[in-house]
Amino acid sequence: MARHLITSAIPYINGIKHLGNLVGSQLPADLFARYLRGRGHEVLFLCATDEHGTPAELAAAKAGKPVADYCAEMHDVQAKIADGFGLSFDHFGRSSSAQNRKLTQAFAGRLHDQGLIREVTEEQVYSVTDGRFLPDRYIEGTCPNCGFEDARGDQCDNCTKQLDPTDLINPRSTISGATDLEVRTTKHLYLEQSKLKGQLADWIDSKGDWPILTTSIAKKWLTDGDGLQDRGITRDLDWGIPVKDGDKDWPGMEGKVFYVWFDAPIEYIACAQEWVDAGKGSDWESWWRTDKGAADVRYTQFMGKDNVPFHTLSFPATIMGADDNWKLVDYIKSFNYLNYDGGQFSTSRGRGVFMDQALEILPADYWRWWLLSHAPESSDAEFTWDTFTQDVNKDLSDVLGNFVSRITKFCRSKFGDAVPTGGTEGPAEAALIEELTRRLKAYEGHMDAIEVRKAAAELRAIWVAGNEYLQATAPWTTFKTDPEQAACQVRMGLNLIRLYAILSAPFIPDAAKTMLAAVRSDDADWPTDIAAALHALPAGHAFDVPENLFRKITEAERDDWAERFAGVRT
RNA sequence: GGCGCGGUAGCUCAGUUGGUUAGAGCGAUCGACUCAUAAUCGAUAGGUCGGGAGUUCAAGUCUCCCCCACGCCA
Repeated sequence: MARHLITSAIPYINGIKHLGNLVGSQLPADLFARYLRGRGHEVLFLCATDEHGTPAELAAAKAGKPVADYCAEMHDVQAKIADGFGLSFDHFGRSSSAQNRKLTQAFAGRLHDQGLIREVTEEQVYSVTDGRFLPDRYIEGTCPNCGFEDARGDQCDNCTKQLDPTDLINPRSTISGATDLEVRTTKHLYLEQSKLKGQLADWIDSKGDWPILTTSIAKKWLTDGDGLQDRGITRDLDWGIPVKDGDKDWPGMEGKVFYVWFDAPIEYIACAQEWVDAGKGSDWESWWRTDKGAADVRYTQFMGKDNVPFHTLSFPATIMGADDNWKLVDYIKSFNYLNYDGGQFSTSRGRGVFMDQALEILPADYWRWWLLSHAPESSDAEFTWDTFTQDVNKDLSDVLGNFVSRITKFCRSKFGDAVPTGGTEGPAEAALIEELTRRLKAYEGHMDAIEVRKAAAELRAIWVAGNEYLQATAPWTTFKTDPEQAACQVRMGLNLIRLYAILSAPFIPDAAKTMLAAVRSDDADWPTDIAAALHALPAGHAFDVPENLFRKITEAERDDWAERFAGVRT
C-alpha cells in the first residue's frame, strides 16, 4: 500500500465553472483518487475554493453582499455541485481559512528570513472615487496606438498592442466609470524567484516522465526573455490575507494583502490542516512534511495548462525557498482546453455547459464518462452535442447498460432471480478470462500512468468483451438443448456485472453502485485474479434486475440543448 | 513578431528508441443473432500520415523551409 496525496487546481470563487474547467482538473483528479482507493492505497484528495482577489470583491459588490458572506455562499454552492458530480474530495477547503492565513504569513516570514523577499516601490493607478488601486485590467481608455476607445490597461483588444495603464488616453475605472484616476507610489514585496532559477531548472529537468505539456511550459517560463522573473506577492486590496512577517507585523506593509497567487497554492497545505480540524483526519503533517512521514508520499497535482506556470515554478519556488521540509510535487498532470462546438467555452458570454446546468439535464455519470473518455490530454478537445449524444448512448446505454439488462432479464426469465447452478466451463470461459486478465493489466497500466483516454478505451473494451462472450456462447440457444450449460454461461454473465461495477467505479461511480447493488454484493475489492473474481457470486446467490442503467438521450433533447447552451446565459 | 502544442481514414483519436501490407472507436455498408434499452456480435472501409525538400538501405516517426488551427508571451 502506498500513500498518495492528490490535489486538483482550486477553482476561483466567483461563479460556477463550466465543463472545460471540470475536465481539466477536478474530474481527472477524482478519477485517479477513486482508482487508487479502489486498489487499496491510502489517499488524501484535496481541493478548495480560491477566494481572494479583486474579482471576488467585485462579484460580491455586484451581488450586494459583503465579500466574506459572498464567498461563504459561493463555497457552499461549489461544494454542492462538486458533490453532485461525485468529486470525492477528502476535504473541500477555502483559501480564506484561518489555517491558510496563518500558514501563508508563516511562509512569507520564512522566505523573508531566507533572504528571498525584497521590497519594491512602484507606481500604480489609484482611483479616488473607488478608493482603491486598480489592477491593469480594470482600467479602460482610448488606445494611443489605434484609437480604440475601450482598450484595457494591459492590452488593447482591438489592435492587440500591449499597454501600460498610464499609456491610455482618458483612462477610466471599469468598476465605477470614475475618471479621477491618479498615479500613486506604493510599496510591494517581491519573491526573488530568480535566485532559485537554477534549482528549479534542475528539478524540472529531472522530471523526464512528466507530460510534455507540463515541462514545455515550465521550461519556456524559465528561459524566455530574461528568464524567470521575480514576482510581486502583495497587493493593495482589502480582501485577502494581511501581509505579515510570520506572526509579526511587516513595517510599511500595513493595509496590504498577499497576492492571490501566493496564498492559493499554500491552501493545498492548509487544506490538509482544515481536513484535520474538521475531524476527518488526524495527522496532516505526515502528508506534507518530509521530516514527519511525507517522504514516502507520492504527490500528484492536476490542472489545466493555464495553471502550469504557477505549479511548476511559483509554488515550487515558495516550497524550495522556504527550505523547511515541505513536500514538493512528484507528478504534474496537465490538460489542454475543452472547446465547445467550434469555439471556446465562455463564462462571460454563457457559452457552453456549466456544471450546475449539466447536472440539471443529465446524471453525473453521463458527463463523467464522456468528459474523461475525451479528456484533452495531447491537444485541445472538442465538445459537440452530436458526438456527446452518440458516444454516451453507444458506450453507456448500448454496451454497458444493455449488457446488465440482457443478462439479468434473461436469467430471470429462464432461471429465476438467483445465480443458476450447473454446467461446466470450457474454452469460451477460458478465453474470456484470458482476455479480461490481459485487459485488466492494460487498464491498470493506463490508470497508473494517468493516461485517461486510454484507460477509458480499455475499460470500454472490457465491457465489450462481455457482450462478445454472450454472443459467442448464446445462452438463449444453449438453453434449448442444454439448460445446465446455459446456467454456467449466465453465471459468468452475472459475475461480470460485479466485476464491471468495481472496474468502472472510478469513471461512473453511481452506476457502479447500482450494479453492485443489483447483484447484492458488498465485495468491491479490486480483482487480482479474474478467474476468482468471476466466481465471487456463487450459485444460488440472489440478485435484482435493475432499472436500465442509462436511458438514451433523444435527438429532440440533443437539439434542444444545443440551442439552449449556444448563447447568452440566462 | 517570438515561442509552445497540434495538423494521421467522414468524425474523435492511437501510433515506443525511424523498419514487414499505417491502427482503434464511432458513423456508413453487408451479414449473423433475437436474451436485451430497435440493443448485441462479425465482416468490409483502400486515408498522397498538412505541403515541399533533405538525411537514410528504410520516415507518419529525424533535419530544414512553408501553410493551417489553437495557446502563451512580447
